[in-house]
Amino acid sequence: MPELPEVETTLRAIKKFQDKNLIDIKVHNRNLRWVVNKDLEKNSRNQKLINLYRRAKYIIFELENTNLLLHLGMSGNLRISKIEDNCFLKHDHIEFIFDDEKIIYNDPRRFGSLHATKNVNDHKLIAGLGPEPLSNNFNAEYLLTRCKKSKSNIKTLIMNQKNVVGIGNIYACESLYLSKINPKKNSHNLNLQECKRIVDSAKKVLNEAIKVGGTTLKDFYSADGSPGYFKIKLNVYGREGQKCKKCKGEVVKVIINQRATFYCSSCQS
DNA sequence: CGAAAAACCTGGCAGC
DNA sequence: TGCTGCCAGGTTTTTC
Repeated sequence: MPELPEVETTLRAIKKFQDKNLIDIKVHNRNLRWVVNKDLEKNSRNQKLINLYRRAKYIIFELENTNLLLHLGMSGNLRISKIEDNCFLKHDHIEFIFDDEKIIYNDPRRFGSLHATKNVNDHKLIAGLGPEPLSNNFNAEYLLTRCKKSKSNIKTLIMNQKNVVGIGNIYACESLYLSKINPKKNSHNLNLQECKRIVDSAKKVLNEAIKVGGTTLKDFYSADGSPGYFKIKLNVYGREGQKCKKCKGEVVKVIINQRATFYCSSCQS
């Protein structure tokens, strides 16, 4: 489910928990992407949630004595529920219990993760991450230097979280479509002007997706229960065999880096 | 070292 | 209906 817009949408839906007291955490299944540390609950309970924010695709709970790093993996989602509500669904793995409401983490594939750490920026999952795509640190000059250092194709490069965070398979395809760059193009051959197009396109696509609440592909729902509406705006993802909306060329599907990749065979050069 | 492939896991769906 | 195989939005680990 989640790339940056979906994580951002999820964050906004639970932002109201900031300044509340985290009474307790209940971990029903510790076997996520990594085993949840057995001391995590003990070190996190009965603390005020000082800040709640996002870095890359991580939702970060800043507590008084520690920070929780939550990643939704490929299939994770959060929902808000009343404390007294004991309606549990299959794959409900974690409950974050506050005064009158709780946040429930559900994740069928268990590719998500939960860590506690004193210093967020030093944590191994955070330390090596590239800039936020919507910040000024992600710009044409920066992208060009990354492209010149790499020998991989441009799609793989922008999906690599060391280069820029938050861009997953869908938004990589959509960003490259908007910038008219072929996803297979060797990053080494890109010039500054092309990098600018990619940067501008990525920001535009991500901002628009956030505005409408993320992409509903299978069943993405924000924590407040509303679906994402971005699907109707996808230009190439999942449109194999259909006509390009701009040039009437054909949208084709190829596999790049073991991931399905969609692009217009005519206007993306 | 960097790049490519495999791995983690479950559910849904197409095809037989 | 039921089985099999394939696919899925992420990211680390292993292999070449």
